[in-house]
Amino acid sequence: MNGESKPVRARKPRGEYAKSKATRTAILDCALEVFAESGYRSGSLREVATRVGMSEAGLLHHFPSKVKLLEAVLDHRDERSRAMVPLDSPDGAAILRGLVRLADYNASVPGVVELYCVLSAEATSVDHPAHAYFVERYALTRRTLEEAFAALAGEGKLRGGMTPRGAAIALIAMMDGLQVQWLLEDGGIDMAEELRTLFGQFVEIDWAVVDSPAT
Amino acid sequence: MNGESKPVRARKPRGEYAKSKATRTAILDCALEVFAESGYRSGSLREVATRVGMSEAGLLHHFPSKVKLLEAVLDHRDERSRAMVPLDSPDGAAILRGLVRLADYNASVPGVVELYCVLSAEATSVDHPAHAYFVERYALTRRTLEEAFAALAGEGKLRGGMTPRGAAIALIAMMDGLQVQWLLEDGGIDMAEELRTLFGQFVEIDWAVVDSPAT
DNA sequence: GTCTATATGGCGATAGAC
DNA sequence: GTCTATCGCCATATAGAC
Repeated sequence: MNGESKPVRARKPRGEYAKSKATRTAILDCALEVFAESGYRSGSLREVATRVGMSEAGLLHHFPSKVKLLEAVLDHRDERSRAMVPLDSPDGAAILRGLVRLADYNASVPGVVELYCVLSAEATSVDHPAHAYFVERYALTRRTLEEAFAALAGEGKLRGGMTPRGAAIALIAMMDGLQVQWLLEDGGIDMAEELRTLFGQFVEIDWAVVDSPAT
Repeated sequence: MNGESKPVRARKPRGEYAKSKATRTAILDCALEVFAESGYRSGSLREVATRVGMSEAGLLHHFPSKVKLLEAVLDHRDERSRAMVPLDSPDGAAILRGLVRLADYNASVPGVVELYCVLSAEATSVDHPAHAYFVERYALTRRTLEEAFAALAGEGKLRGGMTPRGAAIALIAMMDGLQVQWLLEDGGIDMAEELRTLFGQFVEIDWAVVDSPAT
């Protein structure tokens, strides 16, 4: 889209837009930290504002309420992790390799791990602002993985005794559970390695394949 | 200890002790509910007191601070679940059967599941009052299960590719992760059944054996 | 053992100046 | 776009009467 060679004049020629965007990003980064450390309910706007280096009122100018801020944080992070795993690929093995790759990447961003770990537990309450988000997210992930395992079963690569649905549930459970141990153990376990050995128990897969990145 | 046939006179002949104990138990039950629904940090003494049917000051007469109340709740629940799993048994298979039994029992007490799920995530923060509790609890559980799997490996019942340590980590992760899904799905998955099929993938075990209860 | 009253402080959000 | 000031509420914990 827009293949002209000459740069089009921006709609907002003033530098304020860029600055505002940078401020928003700074806020989202700090909010992620705070929600990760204390959860949504106990994390405070005051703490976020302090870390950003502005007042609470200033912060609320960019995100009109605490709930809106949470939604923005979740959206912000979703974009990044979606790019790591080819969830729409017909190749089941590629999806599994993507998940191991994601686990490896996650180990480099403990804040994000903590965020999802704490929020998914907190959001099991039906009255939590992110409850619907997590219910939908889990349902979608499980459905996608079930299809991936069904494809692998069609190729005769799923070991006896495992159903596609059971494998999908187990895989998600493992990823979540490993994160809790990893956080409590302060990185003392290797999430990606544990995932690989476990997957190897119920599916035949060649880990050496390198998938082309989705970008 | 104390084998006399005649009942010994109680140290506190008055009925107040029994009443006080009942009050303590009522408080602990309500506190478990509140901490399960909102976590420790967001759960309030006010809410606990309301559910018990007494004032905040009255509650604080029995538990002098919020932290002490949390510790009492955790201790209270630990006794019950310890009785379900023969963690000190030399029979590895019996331990695994006990864990499946525990998962089945847990499905009947969603409040307890929620409590541990929410608290274990919240307590990954080093400054959380229950941080040390959970670190120790996980270390102990992993060590115990590692020994159980090592025993099974000695009998040639551990499938190739799984180490005792890897199996222990995977097992704990699965139990934790299944609870999150179970809570979010409102009981839509069968935790015990999922555990059984997963265990079957890396260990040879006869589920039909009924272990004698520890009582 | 339980209460009311209160101290002290953090919270989310708004109003309005600059 | 950012600030100060403020509102109204909820939190934990204590003091002291009954």
